[in-house]
Amino acid sequence: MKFLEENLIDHLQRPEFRELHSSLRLQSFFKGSYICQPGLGDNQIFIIASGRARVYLGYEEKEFNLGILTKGDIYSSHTGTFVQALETTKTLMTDVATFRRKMVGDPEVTKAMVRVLGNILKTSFAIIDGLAFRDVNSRLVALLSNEARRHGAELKDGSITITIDLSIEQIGRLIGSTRQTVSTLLSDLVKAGLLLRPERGTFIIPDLSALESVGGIDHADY
Amino acid sequence: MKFLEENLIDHLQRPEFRELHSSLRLQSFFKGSYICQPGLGDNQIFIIASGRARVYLGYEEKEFNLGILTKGDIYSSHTGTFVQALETTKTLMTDVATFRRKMVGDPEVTKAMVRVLGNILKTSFAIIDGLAFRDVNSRLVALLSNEARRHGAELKDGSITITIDLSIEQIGRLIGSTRQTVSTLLSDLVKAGLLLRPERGTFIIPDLSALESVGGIDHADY
DNA sequence: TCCTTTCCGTCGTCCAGGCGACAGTTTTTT
DNA sequence: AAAAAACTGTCGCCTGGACGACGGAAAGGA
Repeated sequence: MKFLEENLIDHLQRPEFRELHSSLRLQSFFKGSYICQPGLGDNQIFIIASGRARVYLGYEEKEFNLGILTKGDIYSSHTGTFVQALETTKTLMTDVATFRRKMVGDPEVTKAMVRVLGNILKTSFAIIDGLAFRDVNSRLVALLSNEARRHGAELKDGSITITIDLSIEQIGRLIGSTRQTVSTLLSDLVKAGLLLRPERGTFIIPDLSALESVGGIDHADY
Repeated sequence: MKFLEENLIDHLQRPEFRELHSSLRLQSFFKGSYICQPGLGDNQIFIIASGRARVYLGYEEKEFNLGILTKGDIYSSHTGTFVQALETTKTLMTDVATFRRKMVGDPEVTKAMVRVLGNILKTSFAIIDGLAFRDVNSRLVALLSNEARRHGAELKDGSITITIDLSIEQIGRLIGSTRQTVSTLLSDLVKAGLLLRPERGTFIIPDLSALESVGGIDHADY
């Protein structure tokens, strides 16, 4: 779903957008603060100028990550999702009316939207898949496997070290389960020799494909 | 997410698209046949020229409706979803390479994509919500309530009649459950006086809001 | 009209996994 | 370094709901 090479922010920087750019409001968010929350605020469209923000679907006790917005991504606040700044993040905000009037026709803008929506949609499908067809164990394994493939550090012996800076409880939320269950399942994986936990927050996976084969990962993203 | 009034098909009819239009392959599908299935075929982009098609996520035994494509909607076959013609449906097909070369820059095209993706995404969120936070009963009630609000016929006494031309088994699939459970739950609703079933396939809801309050519907779509 | 097929309701069984409880451990605060 | 707070592992209980089985009801053929 990546159609865009040029960055939307750079695109908007060009002289012909001077006037448009001026109708965008620059707004900063500190790490951890919310750019939008469902039900709050009034239907803004925003573009990430710098920083990173996490988009997630959240309810009482669970939350599902949908993706990360980075520079040049465009998103709307009336999607029923939370958007939380992962670091200091600057956005260009505008209201929907202005957006429709001035920006909808711009192919760079719509291309950015398609890219963002496509990514989030893909993640949503994976979440639905996980919830409807996989058990908790397999969702947990999927989470580990993904983390390993994306941010894992491979040692010489082929094992992969990953750092997950989350409590067990937070992991539970991420996969739609609970602290207790996740704790038990992790112990099981350790007992089965598929995982090591030298210290809190770090995991070592001796054999990734062995881990993945438990819980039948095809290898789809999660 | 509706930004587009003009129809994409009309748009492409215009003379300046003569050349582009010629690189699109017209293809017809009979009712019930598949325009695309996950894993099959090779990454086509298509536009619905006429007819209607159902997009759904499906695995072994369950399927989740994501939306209906109608004239002017554009979609891609590599999304991991099923697209099935609900009636005789004509599509304009092209491969991704051509699409990127000739169509990605067209704002009407990207606007159509944003519209379709936005709708499907919204539905996906509702499905995730249902699966993660609601029990089967509440998903069933949500299905009935939606059908009532969308296609229900209201009688003078305020009760609403809906026709669902699906077997109990199919309803079960739609909400990610089973025949037996749905059957039991429907009986329970009847016993509770919230539902009447004069004959197969038709339901009467004497008091929609009473029904909805069982299973805590806010009133979100499903 | 009888026969076959598909559909539907209901009961019993079983299990994944949520949840409370509690003890042990690590981290933070003062 | 002591106390408080937060995190973790484990056990046991309990429930929602999947699934098989089976008999009855509709619908469709021939």
